[in-house]
Amino acid sequence: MSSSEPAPLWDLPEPSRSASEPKASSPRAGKPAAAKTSAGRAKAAAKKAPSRKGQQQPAPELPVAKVVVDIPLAHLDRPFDYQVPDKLHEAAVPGCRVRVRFAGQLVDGYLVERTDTTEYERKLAYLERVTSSEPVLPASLHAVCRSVADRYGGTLSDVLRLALPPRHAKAEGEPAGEPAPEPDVPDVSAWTRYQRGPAFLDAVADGKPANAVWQALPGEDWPRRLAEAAAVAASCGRGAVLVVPDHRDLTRVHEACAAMVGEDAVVALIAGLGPAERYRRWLAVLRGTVRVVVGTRAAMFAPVADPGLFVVWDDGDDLHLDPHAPYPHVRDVLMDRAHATKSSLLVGGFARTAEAQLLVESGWAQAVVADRTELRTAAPRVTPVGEDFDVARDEAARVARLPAVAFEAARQAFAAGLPALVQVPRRGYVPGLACGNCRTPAHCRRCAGPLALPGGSVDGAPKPPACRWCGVPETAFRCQACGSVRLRAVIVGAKRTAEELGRAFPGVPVRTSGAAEVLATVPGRPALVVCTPGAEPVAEGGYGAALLLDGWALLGRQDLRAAEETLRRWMAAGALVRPASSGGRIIVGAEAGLSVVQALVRWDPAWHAGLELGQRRELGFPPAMRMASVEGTPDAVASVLDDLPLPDTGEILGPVPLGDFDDAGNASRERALVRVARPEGKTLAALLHDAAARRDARKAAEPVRIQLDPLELI
DNA sequence: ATCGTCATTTGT
DNA sequence: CAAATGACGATC
Repeated sequence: MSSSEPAPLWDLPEPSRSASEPKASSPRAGKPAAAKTSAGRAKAAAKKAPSRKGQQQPAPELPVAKVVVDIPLAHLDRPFDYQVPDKLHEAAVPGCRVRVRFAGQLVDGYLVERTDTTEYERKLAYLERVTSSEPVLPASLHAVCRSVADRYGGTLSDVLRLALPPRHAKAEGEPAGEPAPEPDVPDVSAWTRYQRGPAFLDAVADGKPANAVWQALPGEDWPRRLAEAAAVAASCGRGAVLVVPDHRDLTRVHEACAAMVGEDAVVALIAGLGPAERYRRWLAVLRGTVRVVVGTRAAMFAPVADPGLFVVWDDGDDLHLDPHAPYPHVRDVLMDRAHATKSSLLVGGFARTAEAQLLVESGWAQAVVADRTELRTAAPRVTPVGEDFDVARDEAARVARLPAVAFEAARQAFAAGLPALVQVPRRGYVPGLACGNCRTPAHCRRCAGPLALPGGSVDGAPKPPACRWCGVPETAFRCQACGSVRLRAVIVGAKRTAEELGRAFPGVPVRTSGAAEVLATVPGRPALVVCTPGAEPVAEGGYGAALLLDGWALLGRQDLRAAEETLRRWMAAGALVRPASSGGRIIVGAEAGLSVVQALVRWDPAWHAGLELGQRRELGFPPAMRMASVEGTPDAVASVLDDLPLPDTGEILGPVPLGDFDDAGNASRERALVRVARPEGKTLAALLHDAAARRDARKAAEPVRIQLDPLELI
C-alpha cells in the first residue's frame, strides 16, 4: 500500500545504487537559467548518469554560504554553512532566498553571506536551490532583524516572519520602476510654533542624527507636519519611514506625503493588501524606487534605502505592539534603527507616554513642544464635571440625563453651526444593566444615570454596579418599576447612547462612529457625533465642543497605564475641537482634583508623563525598570524560571494564576514577571533566549510565551 | 524528520 | 568479545 506512493524526487537515496536508474538525473536537469540549450544538454550527457548530487562541484569563488534557516527554534537561531554548487554560483547572491536540506528536511532559508571558508569540521551539504536571486535580506535588514531578536530574547526567524512579506513570484518578475526624483525642500515654517522644532528639522536636513519627542498642539494638522519632516529627509536624498497606529491615520499621512514629495516617491505599507500588491510595494521600497514609506506597524521594518528619519505617531496606542513573537514595539524598533543607522527619530503625539518621557529625561531625545503662549491660542476650554453636577433643566436633556454644562456646551456648538463630539465607552467594554425581572433599564439613585458593571475586581470580589455618568457605585439595587432586586446585563453601545442624547437635541442629526463603522470625517455643520475612543472623525473646521463621558470607565481599569491611556484618548478627541478663542469647549466627566484631569485642563501632557514616570520609578515598573513576562502552564513556567540565571538586579514576581481554571480549581495557565534594572535588560533578554533554547532542545511540548516589555502588567 | 554517536543488550 | 539494538542530541 504505502509503496504505491511515489517518493518526491528529493527523497531519492543519495549517492550509490542509482546506476540502475538512468532516468533519475535527467528530469530536473534543465535549469531555465542555463539558457544555452545545446551546450547545457551536451554537458548533462557528458556526466554519466548517477545521481547529480555526487557530481556537484563547489563554486569557483566564495564556495561557502551562510544560511539562516526558517525554523523558529531558539537553539537553531544561528547561521549554518552550506556549499554553493557550481551551478548556483551566479544565482546565490547575499540576501537571496534559498532552499536547503536541514536535518533531512527541505526548508526555506536566507543566504546572508558568501565566504571562502567554514568553521564547520565536517562535510558541508550543498544548497538545494536558489528560490530567487532577489536580495530580500540585505546585510542592513539582517542587522535590524538580528538586533530586534536580541533585544526581545526572540529568534531571528520569528522576526524575519514579521519583517519580510511572503514572496510573490509574479510581482517579483515585474521590472523595478525608476527611482523617484528628489522632492523640493519643503516649507517647514509651521514647525516654528514648537521649541526646537526647526532645530530638529535642520538636523534632519544636515543628515545629523537627532531624536525628538513632539507633542502636537490641539488642532494641529499633524499629518502635514509629519509629511514635512519626511520631505526634509527626502529632499536631501535620504529615506523616511513613518509608522501610524491605524488605517485612518495612514490615509491622512499618505495623502499629505504624496502632496509634499510626489505620488511616486511615497508608498503605503499596510496589512490586508493582498499578497501580490503587498510584495510589490515592499519590493519598491527595497529596490529604492520610493523614498518615503508610510505604514502601520509591520512597516517598522521597511528596508528603505539610506534612511534619514524614522517617525512613530501616537506611540501610546497599543496597536504599535506587534502581537506576534517576539512582540516588538514600533517605538523601540525605530529607536534601534535610528541609532544603528545614525539617523533621526521623531516620536510624536498629542499626549506623551512614560516611555517617551524617559527618552526626554535621559537626554536621549529633545522635547519639541509649544510654549504656553502658543498653547493658549490653540487649546479649547476644558471644564471637568465631577460627581456633583446639575442635571440639565431642559426637559429633553433631563430625559437623556445630561449634565447641564455638557448640554449647554453642545447647544452652543450647534448654535454656532458646528458639530459636537461625544466620546463614550467602547461597546461591550462595559455592559449596561437592566432589571432582571421587568427589564427596565437600571438607573442611578443619585443622578438617574444608567448603571453598568465597571469590570475588574477589588480583593477578589467583582466590583459592584456603578453609574455610567457619575461613577457612584450601587450596592443595593432595587428596580423603580417593579421592585425586583435582580439585575441583568444589556449591551449599551454608542448607538443607544446616541439615540438617548439625540432626543435632547431635536432636529440635530446624530452620527455614530465606532467599531462597526468608523467615519473619517464629518462636515462642519451641527451634528451630534457619538463615537468610541480611537474612532473620532475629524470635523471640517473643528468641533465646537467635545463631551468626554467615558472617563470613569477608562480610569476605573485595573491597569498600570489607565491614567496615561485616559489622557491619551481625551487629548486625541480634544485636539479635534476648536480653540477656546473660537468658542471650543471640552466637558470631561471626571473629578477636577485628579491629576489626569488637571493635565487635560492645562493641556500639559509632558507634566503628566513626568508624574507617571515618577510613579513608575517608585513602584519599580516599566519603563523605569525592564520587565519580562513568562506565561504558560504552571509546570512550563516553573521549568523556565528554574533554569534562568538571574542577573544581579533580577527579581521574580509571581507566578500568579491567569484567568482560566480547570475542574479541580487549579490555574491552567500562570504568568510570572521578571524584573531587572534597565541596564541589565539586554542581559535578561539573552538569558531568556538561552533558557528558551535549552527548552526547545529538550523538545518540551508545552509552549511558553516569553515577552519583554509587555504592555499589560496588572 | 534523519543521521551519527555512544551506551547497552544480545549472541557467540 | 563482536555485532545488534536503542536512546539521545545535533541538525552545516
